[in-house]
Formats: sequence, C-alpha cells, structure tokens
Amino acid sequence: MAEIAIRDAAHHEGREATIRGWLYHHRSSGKIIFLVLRDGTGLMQAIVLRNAVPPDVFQQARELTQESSLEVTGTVRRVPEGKRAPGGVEMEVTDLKPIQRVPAERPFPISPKEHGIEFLLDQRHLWLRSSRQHAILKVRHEVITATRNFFDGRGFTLVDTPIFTPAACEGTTTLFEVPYFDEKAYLTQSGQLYNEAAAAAFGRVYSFGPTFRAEKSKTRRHLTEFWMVEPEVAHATLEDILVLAEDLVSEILARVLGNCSSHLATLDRDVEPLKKIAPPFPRLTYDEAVSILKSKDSDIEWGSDLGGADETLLARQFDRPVMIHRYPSQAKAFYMEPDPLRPEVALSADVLAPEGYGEIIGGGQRATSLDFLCQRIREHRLPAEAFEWYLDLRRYGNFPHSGFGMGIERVVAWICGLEHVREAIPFPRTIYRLTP
RNA sequence: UCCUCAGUAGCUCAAUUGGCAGAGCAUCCGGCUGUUAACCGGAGGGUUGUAGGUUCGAGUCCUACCUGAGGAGCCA
Repeated sequence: MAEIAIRDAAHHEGREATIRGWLYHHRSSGKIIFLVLRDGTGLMQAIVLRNAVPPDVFQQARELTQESSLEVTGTVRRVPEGKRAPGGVEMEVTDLKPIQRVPAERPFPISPKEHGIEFLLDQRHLWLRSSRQHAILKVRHEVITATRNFFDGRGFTLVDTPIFTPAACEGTTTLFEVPYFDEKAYLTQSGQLYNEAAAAAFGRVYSFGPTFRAEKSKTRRHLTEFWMVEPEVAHATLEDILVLAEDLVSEILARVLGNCSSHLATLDRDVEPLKKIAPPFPRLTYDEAVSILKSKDSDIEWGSDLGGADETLLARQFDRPVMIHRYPSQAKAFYMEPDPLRPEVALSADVLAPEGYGEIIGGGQRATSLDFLCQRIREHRLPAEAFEWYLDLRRYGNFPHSGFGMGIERVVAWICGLEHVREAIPFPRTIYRLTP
C-alpha cells in the first residue's frame, strides 16, 4: 500500500493509497460522509459510504472533529462529472484510523467562519494551518529560496552577522537592550557594518537573518522582529547596486510566479501587475521625487524623509518598483558616502514597491574617508569607542563598496497582496504582541 | 509619545429614547447517499473588559484604568 502526499494524488488515480494528515472540514449526510483532508501538501476530499465500509469505520468517521489527526486508506479516483472537490481527485475510503480525535468538549477554536484579527493572532500557532496562511508562508519560502539562489549564483558568500551587538549600527532608531552578563548588549538592527568587514575578506557577501527594531510603530508595514537580506559588494558604486537590486527583485518575482501560481490563486492575488516586474526599474533623484510630490499637493519639504503617503503617491506613477536615490545626507545614516558633485546629498537609494507597499530596499555607497566618518559619528552623538573596529576597515586596505538591505516580510506582503506584514512571518512580533 | 475607534456566549455580531440578554456559527441530540463556510428540527451555553458614579432602573449615560485595532512620527 502506497503512502502518498496529497500533492501527488493525481498520479495514483485508480489505485489504493494511504494519506496521513488532519481533518480540515467534514460534512455528513446520513449515509455518506465527506472528509476534507489536509497533509501540508494540499487538500483532498475523502468519501465514506455507509454500505461500503465496516460499521465501526463509518462510526469513527462520523465522530471525527475538525483538525483531528488521522490516517485514511482508500481508492484514489477522478471526481465524478458535475461534482467539485479540491485538486480534481478524491478518495473513496476503505479504512480510517484516527491518530488523535480532537475532543468535542474543546473543539478546534478556528471554525470555518469569520474571525477578528486579535483572536487569530492569539491562535497563530493554529491559524498557520489555514489554507490562506499556508499559501503565504509557501510564497515566503520561495522568496527566500530565490534570494539565496540569486546571491549564491553570483559568487556571493553568505556571512552570518551577530545578533548581540555592542552598540547601534544606526543611532537613529531604537534598540532592544538586553542584559549580557555584567554589561549591556543590543539586538542587531542591521548586519551592515559587519558585512563591510566581511566584504574586505570575501569581496561579495550577504547576510540573512532576523533584525530587531524597538520602534513604537503601529502600522501595516512594521514588525519589531523581521528578516532582512543584506548584500555588500567590494568596489561597487551606487549605480552597481541599483542594478543588483532590480535584478534581485525581478528574479524573485519570476520564481514566485513560476512556482506559486496556485498559492497566489488561493490568496486571490491579481498577478498581472506582478508580471510587469522586469529591469530596468525607473530611477528618480530625491529632488525629482520632491518636485513630483509638490505638484501632487504633498506638503513635503526638501530635507525630510518621504512619509508613507508620499511613498504610495510616487509608486503609483509607475508600473514597477521605483528607485529613489541621492537623499539629503541629513536624513540618512552616518556611513553614507556624500555625492562628490553635491555633498549635501548622499549616494543612497531606496526601492519602493508598487501598489502602495512602500520601501522594500534601502542602501547605498559607503563612506570611505576616515576623517569624514569620525566627524559623522560625532555629529550623530554615537559612542566613538564602539566604532573603532569599524574605522579599522578604513585604516587597513580602504576600498569603495556599496550594499543594501531588503526586508523579506515587506516583499512577501507585496507579492501576496496582504493588508499587513504580520501575516508574512510565521510568528509576528509587534509592539503589543509577543505571543504565541 | 500623540490622534481615532472598539471591548456583550468559544467565535462573528445585534440589542430602538436608559426599561425582560438576542441571532448565526461552533458544541451536543435527531434527520438526510454528492456535500462545497452543506442543509432541516431541537438542546445547553452570559460576572456585557475592570473599578467607581448618576438613576426607581445601566450593555446603553459620566469618570478613571486595562486590553486591542487603525493611523501619525520613525523605519525595511
């Protein structure tokens, strides 16, 4: 007897097979019971007929509750003409063994009806089983795989950066402070500075891992813990990494569209806008962006960062991600290289996703001058001693280099068409949520 | 930190001007051989977020607090 995955059920048409999984839905109609099974690879309907199975099997099928775990054996067959079932094939059950029956006194909390977001987030450990959450996290997996393949295929070395850090990478945002024996440590908010050290050792590197920001942000685009991929390229200019960024985003889209069409359909995602994502992406200077925004009645002033509404307004002008470059230095991190032609702007860039999903990438060319960096560290009131090792990179074989960071959850939220990034990570952490 | 909104059954929500605490789903019992968030009949299920106040009477009005959601600022 073959034990099969639901994903492969169509290849077993006309044969007996066993499936191990969970009961997603069930409907009973007197002498016929419909069980919708879930095994992590898909959904399949199983049919139990009263006059075709032993009485105890029929009775056990009748008593099954939602999300009970079970093993079902039967004949795989095409769904009869005029009937519907997920996947096009169904199983006529010959035998059925409950592994654990969910007790009726304490049924599975997420019934197939509407629920509020607070309840669903409290039940996140169980909510993951729903077909919508399953589809989102499968897309997330493809986004991550595409990202790693992209860099691995271009000669990049994965270099893991520390999560405990001694000080801010960018003093502007809030850090999570944690006790570290007799001193204080902070959870990383970027692997950036360590990537620069690694780039001097390996040339082309990337880091991929969790990032923590203690920002008290309560918006659809923010988590306190999110995953970021950060490439850093020795001898690259701002223009070089803009090309890298548009190639990366385009390759991710191509892979997801190729491998996840059924998941995107589950999410009711309109894929037409996604099919247009290909290089080159439009590029705007910050100056051009500000004048476009002013012509659209934004009250932005030169020198300040773009607000969420500004980002959406700009992104709506284009059918693919838009790259805004050369921001005012005052709005950016201390390590950004000034534009030699206009020192008041930095060789920095952000990539804004279409359809109002906001900033998915931020990066730029790193400052090389030791004196300039010392001055900027003073201006930002950062603890100079914590950056001594970083300044060594300018003392020993100084080199121009550039890189960026891409937020995985924002990319997933955009591709899946989600209303909030909290669904794009298995267990979201937000300002008011630490559980489950 | 600020602004707005919301807390009533396990879940999603009603409850007229302040006047008997309700429905659907879920659960249990019964019916139905092709269901699709199945359907039909019945049953059980409540400290109305917490504390105080006004009133003959508060889910409803007032005060404080708690919890959550959406947004701003900040960011990926």
